[in-house]
Amino acid sequence: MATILSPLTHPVALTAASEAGAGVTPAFSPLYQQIKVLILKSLQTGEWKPGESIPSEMDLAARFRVSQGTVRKAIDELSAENLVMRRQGKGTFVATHAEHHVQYRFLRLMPDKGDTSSEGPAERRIIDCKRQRASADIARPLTLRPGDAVLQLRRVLAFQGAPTILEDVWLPAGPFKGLTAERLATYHGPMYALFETEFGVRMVRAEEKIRAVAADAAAAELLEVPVGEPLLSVERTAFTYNDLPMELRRGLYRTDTHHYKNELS
Amino acid sequence: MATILSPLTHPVALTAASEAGAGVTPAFSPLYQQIKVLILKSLQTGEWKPGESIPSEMDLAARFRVSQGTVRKAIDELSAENLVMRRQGKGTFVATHAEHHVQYRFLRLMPDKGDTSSEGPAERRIIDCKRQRASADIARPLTLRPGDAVLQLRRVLAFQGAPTILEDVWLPAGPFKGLTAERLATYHGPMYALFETEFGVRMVRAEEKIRAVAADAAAAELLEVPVGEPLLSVERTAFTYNDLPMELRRGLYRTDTHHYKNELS
DNA sequence: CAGTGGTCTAGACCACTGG
DNA sequence: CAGTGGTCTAGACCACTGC
Repeated sequence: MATILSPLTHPVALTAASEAGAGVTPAFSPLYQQIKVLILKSLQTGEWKPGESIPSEMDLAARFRVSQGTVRKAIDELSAENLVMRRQGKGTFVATHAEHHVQYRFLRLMPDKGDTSSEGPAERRIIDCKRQRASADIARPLTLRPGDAVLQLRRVLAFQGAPTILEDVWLPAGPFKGLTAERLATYHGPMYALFETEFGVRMVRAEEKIRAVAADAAAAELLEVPVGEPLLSVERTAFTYNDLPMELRRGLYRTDTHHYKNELS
Repeated sequence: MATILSPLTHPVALTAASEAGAGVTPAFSPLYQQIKVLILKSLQTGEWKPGESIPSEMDLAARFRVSQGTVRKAIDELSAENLVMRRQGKGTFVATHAEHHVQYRFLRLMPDKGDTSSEGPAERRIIDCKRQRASADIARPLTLRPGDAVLQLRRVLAFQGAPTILEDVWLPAGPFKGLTAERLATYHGPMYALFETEFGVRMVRAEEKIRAVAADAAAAELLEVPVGEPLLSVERTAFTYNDLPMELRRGLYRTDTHHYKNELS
């Protein structure tokens, strides 16, 4: 049907696992999982960039020498993980943080009344942006060594004039070389969108640890609350492909007018 | 192949939508979605009970007069929503809160060190259990009218001797008629498991709103912290089938030794 | 070994998008 | 209208479980 493309990239079905070592793991991997890994690699290497479309299912099926159904199942999983987005009749697109309707994809803070859209865009104020050496505390979640160079950024987000979020962000200095307070201030759009376009770093997944803490003097001033006021502490580690941590973020949220929303199933 | 069962329950493929009214919605529903609804109905009515296996894919395919692949896709979605659980070689089982390895499925509080299992089971202390009339605050999330009868339950959960969670639970009195403090105290296992077995109410999904608050006198005493201590306020609405709210729960969590864990993607 | 869920294929047709 | 993703089928075979 379709002509054969990229003869070197097609997978070999392996029913038998590697038998090296004392491996007790069967390690059977179905074809569609292997295809998924191959597509993932192309996403990682930037063969298809955020926002762009990837080849059609038929094209990929031809390229990998498998049926359309198998490619489909691979893409199903990538779609479920929000790595790609399908649009019927148009194609499959690499997910991005830059689209308007998925902005602040990782932000779970909602206004108590109305929804995010009724609130308008957040006003952002950069407090600080400096290069420094990572303490052990910061280095570990980023899988760096203490003393490695990191960028630290502090900012306040306000909604309708009310300062609501105080965030400290730590980034490994290497991948984010050249990031400045100025660039951040002049950029309109989510921070993760800037990371994509300027540094080629796609945040794919994140983990958050949430606690209740009392506002210290610095936080109290910036968030305009009394010292000791309870605040939501949100510590986020964000990962790019391959579970590689690329950002550590410590946020303090005011929850007198907003709440953190979570869905369980 | 298989003989035809339940001739009355097979769906009619409807490509054309209902055209009544000013309906602008195409309302096209694929076959597998219709099958999913039918399976859902059987789950709801209790044709298959929590923990039991449902008929095999082949049997369901015969019953609904569709191919195995179509049934499979319907079950795929139910499985993704945690309504059923598949086990290769064994069958598909109705999900339950009673299994050991999925206990406390909705509890996101984790110890800072170690994991949930290293901590051992929670010690539970029932403070109070009474029948009363719902205030507007309580009635609305449960879609009751103010003044309707509800059961209120207050309890403390402790981990390794340290009181950590103070919870107030409100339940509609109707479906939970007969629930007593004594029954709760003598039951060993998750509360939601008791709801399943004794009252036939399966919690399927929940929403949580999280805030930071200061401990009041009552909470401070029960959780053994100073008055004013920041606590995590977790307000949960839990739903059974059909998005019917069946429980309102307001928890106060100590987060000095534990944290609320969330995964974003 | 039979029965279950899980994978894979090939082909047909449908719904949606854009030129 | 051609091209895309979405649905559905029928049949083959594989991996896993328990008897």
